[in-house]
Amino acid sequence: MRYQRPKGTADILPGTSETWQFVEQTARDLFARYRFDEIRTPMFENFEVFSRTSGDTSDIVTKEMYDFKDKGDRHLSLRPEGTAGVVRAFVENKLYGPETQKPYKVYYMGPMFRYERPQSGRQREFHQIGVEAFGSNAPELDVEVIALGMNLLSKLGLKHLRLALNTLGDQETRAAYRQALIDFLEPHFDELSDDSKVRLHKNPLRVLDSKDAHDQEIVANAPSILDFLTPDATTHFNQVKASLDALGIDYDVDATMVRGLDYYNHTIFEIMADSPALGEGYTTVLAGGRYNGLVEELGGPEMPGVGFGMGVERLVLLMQAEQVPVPNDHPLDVYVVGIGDDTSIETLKLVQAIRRAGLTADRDYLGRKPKAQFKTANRLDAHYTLTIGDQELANQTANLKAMATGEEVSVPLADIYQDFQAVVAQKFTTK
RNA sequence: GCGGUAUUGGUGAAGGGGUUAACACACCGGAUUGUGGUUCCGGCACGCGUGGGUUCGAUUCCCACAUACCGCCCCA
Repeated sequence: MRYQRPKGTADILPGTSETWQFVEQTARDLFARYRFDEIRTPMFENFEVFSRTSGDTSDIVTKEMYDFKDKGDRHLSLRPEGTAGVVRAFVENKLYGPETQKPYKVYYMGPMFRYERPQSGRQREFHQIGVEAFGSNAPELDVEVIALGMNLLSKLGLKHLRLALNTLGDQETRAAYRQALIDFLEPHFDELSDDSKVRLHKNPLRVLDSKDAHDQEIVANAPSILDFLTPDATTHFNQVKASLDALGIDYDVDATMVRGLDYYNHTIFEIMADSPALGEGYTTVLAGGRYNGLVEELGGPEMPGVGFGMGVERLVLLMQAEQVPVPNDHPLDVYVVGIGDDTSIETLKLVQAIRRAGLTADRDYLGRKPKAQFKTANRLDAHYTLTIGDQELANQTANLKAMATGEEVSVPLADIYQDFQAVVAQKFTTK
């Protein structure tokens, strides 16, 4: 094995790529219905685009960035997530201007990169499909984004979904809560896990998320952020909940839920799926929230935003685990069997004629015997075979056979070249 | 970045310091001349992840590295 793919990357081969195409197509169709348009931004950006937006102390920035200096000594980074690049593009192209309709709604899909230890559903190069909507503070827009996420996952055949909802409030809320949390946790400092000791002052919210059993016991009695919401934040959150109720979307409020990226505020949510494919318990497959202030952070005007990102690898694993059927878009209509060395050119012309007629066609290129070619046609589940040998070549005919019934008829080549579909319709009225 | 487990052909895998590395599936070929299933016959590991070491001799023992999977961290 001379070369192998870089650690944490994957080859998506035929057999699986159909699932990816199905996911992407389903997403595009659904996004169009919600009136989101596609935006394509670079796979790498200036390092600062991510470090400014994700938070200098976030794990993504401190240890997971694929950053490098290029030959012009520019400090670049492969995108670890989709939002920052979209916001940068939004600002750089002045899409906040009055000539664009608000909210400005876009979606993206593509590879993301994080330098971390690979596991199931976690790679160094992975893919996300996400949406962003800029320019409105309406809680109903948060809910539209959430509904879109739920809608997408259910269209893709996932069941056992759980929507977890929380709010981080506004600046004032966060500052007050942060202090309250520190005040609460400090008396327990010695009891905390080593990880949480570090987190306490760096990012106390993270302690809430600790997997350590003892940490969780302590945290169970911690104050809830919901008790520190400002009136505005409370109103926003209540309206989000009311709108979800109105749409009949179930959710669980999880006051301890936090985000890995620092730019979120107000509504945050995760859609989780329960499947052994991704280990024990629920795993997040789609997550997002509101990020008011991010546009300003990257040099734009004050302009709110809300969006989500979905992990395609995780999604595909879940779909495979739940055996979601993926439609086969290109069944084989006709396999052309050529017998003898002299038929190869005619065979080539025939497959081309059939393709021109709008059907799918294939043939043998290994000079194999008729029996082997029929075996192949059978295995490929061809609807018809079209057989031509020296005899037929001399007569300018070919034998068209319906594989399901075994019925075979002789057809003039001229008819095939003129209108293959008509030949099939005429000879096999039922099929 | 830390810890654990694993690494044999296209695939699933058995084996174990010593001539030809089971078995199954898949694939290819054949069973009288140009037709799909079944059956039968035959073929199919540059040699056991890579590089060192121990040994008369290693794929089998030891070390390092690589990769995968699991847990932690974190996250989609």
